[in-house]
Amino acid sequence: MTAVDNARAAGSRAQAPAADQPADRWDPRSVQDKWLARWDELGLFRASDDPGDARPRRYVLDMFPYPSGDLHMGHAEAYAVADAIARYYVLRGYNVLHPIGWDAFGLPAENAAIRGNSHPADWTYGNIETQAASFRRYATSFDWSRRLHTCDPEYYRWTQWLFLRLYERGLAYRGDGHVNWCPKDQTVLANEQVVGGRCERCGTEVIRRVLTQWYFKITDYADRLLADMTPLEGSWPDRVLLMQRNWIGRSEGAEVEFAIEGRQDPVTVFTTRPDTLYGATFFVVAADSPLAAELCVPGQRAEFDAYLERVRTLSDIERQAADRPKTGVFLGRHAINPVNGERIPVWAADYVLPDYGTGAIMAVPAHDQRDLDFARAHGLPVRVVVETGLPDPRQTGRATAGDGVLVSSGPLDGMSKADAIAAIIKILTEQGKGRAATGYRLRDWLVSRQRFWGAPIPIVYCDSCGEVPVPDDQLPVLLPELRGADLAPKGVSPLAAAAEWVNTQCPACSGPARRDTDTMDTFVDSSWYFLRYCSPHYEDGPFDPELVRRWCPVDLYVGGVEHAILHLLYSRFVTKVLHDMGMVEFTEPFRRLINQGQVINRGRAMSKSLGNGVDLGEQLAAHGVDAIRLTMVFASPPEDDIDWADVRPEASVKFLGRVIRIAAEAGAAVPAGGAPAAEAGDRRLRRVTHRTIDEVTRLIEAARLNVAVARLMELAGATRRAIDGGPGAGDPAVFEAARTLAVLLSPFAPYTAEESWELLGQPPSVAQAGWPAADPALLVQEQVTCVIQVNGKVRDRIDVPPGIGEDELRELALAAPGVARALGGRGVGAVIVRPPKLVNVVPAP
RNA sequence: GGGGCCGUAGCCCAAUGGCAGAGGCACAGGACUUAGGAUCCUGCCAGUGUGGGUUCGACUCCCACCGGCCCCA
Repeated sequence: MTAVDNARAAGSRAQAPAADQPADRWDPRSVQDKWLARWDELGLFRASDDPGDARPRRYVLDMFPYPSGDLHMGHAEAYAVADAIARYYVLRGYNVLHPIGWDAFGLPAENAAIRGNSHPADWTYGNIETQAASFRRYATSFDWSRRLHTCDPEYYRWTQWLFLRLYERGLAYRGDGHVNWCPKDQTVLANEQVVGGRCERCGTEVIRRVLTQWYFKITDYADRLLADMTPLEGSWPDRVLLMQRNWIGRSEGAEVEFAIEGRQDPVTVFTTRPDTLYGATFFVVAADSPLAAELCVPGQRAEFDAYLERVRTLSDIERQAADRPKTGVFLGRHAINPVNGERIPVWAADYVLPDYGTGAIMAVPAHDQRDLDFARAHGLPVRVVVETGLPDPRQTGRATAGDGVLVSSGPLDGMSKADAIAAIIKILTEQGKGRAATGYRLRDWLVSRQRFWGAPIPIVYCDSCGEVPVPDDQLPVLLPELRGADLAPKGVSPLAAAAEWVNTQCPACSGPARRDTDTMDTFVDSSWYFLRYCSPHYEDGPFDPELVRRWCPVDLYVGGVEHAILHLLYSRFVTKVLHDMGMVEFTEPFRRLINQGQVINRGRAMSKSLGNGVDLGEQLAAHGVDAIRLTMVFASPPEDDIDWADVRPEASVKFLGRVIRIAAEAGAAVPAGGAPAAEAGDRRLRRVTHRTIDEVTRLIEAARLNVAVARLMELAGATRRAIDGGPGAGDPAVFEAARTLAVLLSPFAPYTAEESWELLGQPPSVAQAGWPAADPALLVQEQVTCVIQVNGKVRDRIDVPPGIGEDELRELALAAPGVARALGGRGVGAVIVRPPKLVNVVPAP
């Protein structure tokens, strides 16, 4: 039985195609089961850990999925891209590590468990099995033996181990802070998980709360996270690097100490514009900071308390909106400007955030828009200290933030912004009232979550010993058995209610102690999983250092741009920590990054509310795996979105059919003694074949998969013409072309390629066929068409040998009839000669 | 408001500063055929968002504007 479905034979019964009888529509679905079974027998795609394996290694990684139901269209695109590249390297003879696993902790499982009165593991592992089956059918070339799930105790044991290492190094600490609280999920969120003031997961407006939580000190690594991005330029998308840089938000400036009347210690502020210090006309502290409450004089207390009450009801969205009125209250006190001794009023306001910098700022209304808005709202003075040439902010209401000449600034007068910054820092430093400082937007990583389905934080609290880390040999700290309503959000972690679990023995003194009841942010789980794949069953540590040394860093990482900040930043941070611990040699985990685009429909992201969802299962059932994979890579460059309304999987089906028919006809025409040497074949077709090998190779290396597929379509077209109107199906060049087509197509459409391979009489599997090498002799053209321009316009063209010299080409070009015609009697001025493809004749003036 | 990316045919997309078109869709016509929604072939449409600049030559580099998207406010 073969693959070609003959519609004439009623239904989908397959029938052998004959070379003289064109086959009907190919159904790529017809061979899927057959090859799935054979592939299993062949055991392809197992990465070799054998140190004696001399093949070069490649680590190709997809961002692992979250098991929310079955795979969807977005997965289909991402995994089609990475799988094509992984299969390409296998064919090139590399020892390829292409693993799969699941990011399996997280809230949806917990919510499902509450709804279904079950355990989150039931939902999680059920979905994982569904997705695993879909992945297998999708013909992904994973090494299934390395499969991992972050919710397995064997995995989260090492996530906890990682926490303890950070703890030992002072990089995990417990602190009070204004945290982002999602009222719906009843848990805190990392800064990175708050998008536009809303919970990244559920879209609920986030509120602020003060809580004691665990943090990872990622800010210690801010400079290294910035600096180590430079070598990634060109290998990571520019926008991802830009987003990370913006997120870290390094800014140069100064700390300035302001004495406060009636307070012992001065208050330090950070500013990027110390040059404008003479223009500071008031001082603002965050209304909800402890400092504001402290500084408020009794006479203003009532007004302040009322204001604070209002601020606390505001969400971050409302609070940070740029165009809302600037509210605040005078605290009845004054600060002293350190450079001129001026008394300036201290206000509390909500436009200053309590945990940014020191929660206090010097306000320079002339040169900062928000300060100016505030000054105008409350009748505070505005003093211009930088003459920018723009209209006076007092008149226009627009602050002048640019460069200019310093005025009304004592010793700084006449200086430029840059000179003034240097000068004032020197002055402040000498007087001990300030210093150069670097500010970061990046905050420490808040990792505590008041939820159940995560890795428990391996810390216990003992009345006599305090905070005690769980010893390594007692890991993992297993989750207790909770299910259904036990998991419902109640503001504290569900773990807190599991008394038997919470109450434990102090590892230090054996006295009674309590476990930390929070679990870790799931981004901790995913910050190191790529290391675990190198040795997923290793029991003496999170990974076998020798295997990590061999496989890592990841050569190619493929995933959505939605992880441009969170996951990638955390993974980079953890890698650097492990490097500092001497556990890995490298400092960056991912050599090259590709962000595949989204699959959208009719111009919008797919969503239930829009009713524009496209079901992957239905698409696969309708068109087959190969056609969907091919459509995904052919539709656009990998990084662009694909609008499903713009693509036709039927077109892919049609192309796959052309390939199969070519293979069938070429295979049937092979003489009994086997295929003759390609050298004897039609030279024109051979040139096309070898040029295609050369180009497709380069295009896949450059991840330009859509263009690579277009080249394969060209080769199919040329082969078809050679069969029908050229030397015929029996020509050795046709066999060579068909064979090449099968191999080059196999990274994109494995089933069809395998079937073609078989029709050509080749032994399975095409995945073991090896990548063909282009014959350089066939890449050289005998004649090249040279374009002859006059004044940049094409006026003639001549055929020349590719190696033609400049002088010879100039002569030939000037003799071309089209040139004389276009010159119309004018003399020849300059002649630009670019052998062998172009000559441009510029007429004399 | 600041920063960044992108505008090529009816549509999706190609084009080391060198002939604007590789590939696909859609459409039209033809061949084959009892038939065609199969297959094969052929054709069709833009001068590259707009306006400047650099250059012998600009889709490509620079500036401004328009439109769309992303990040940060």
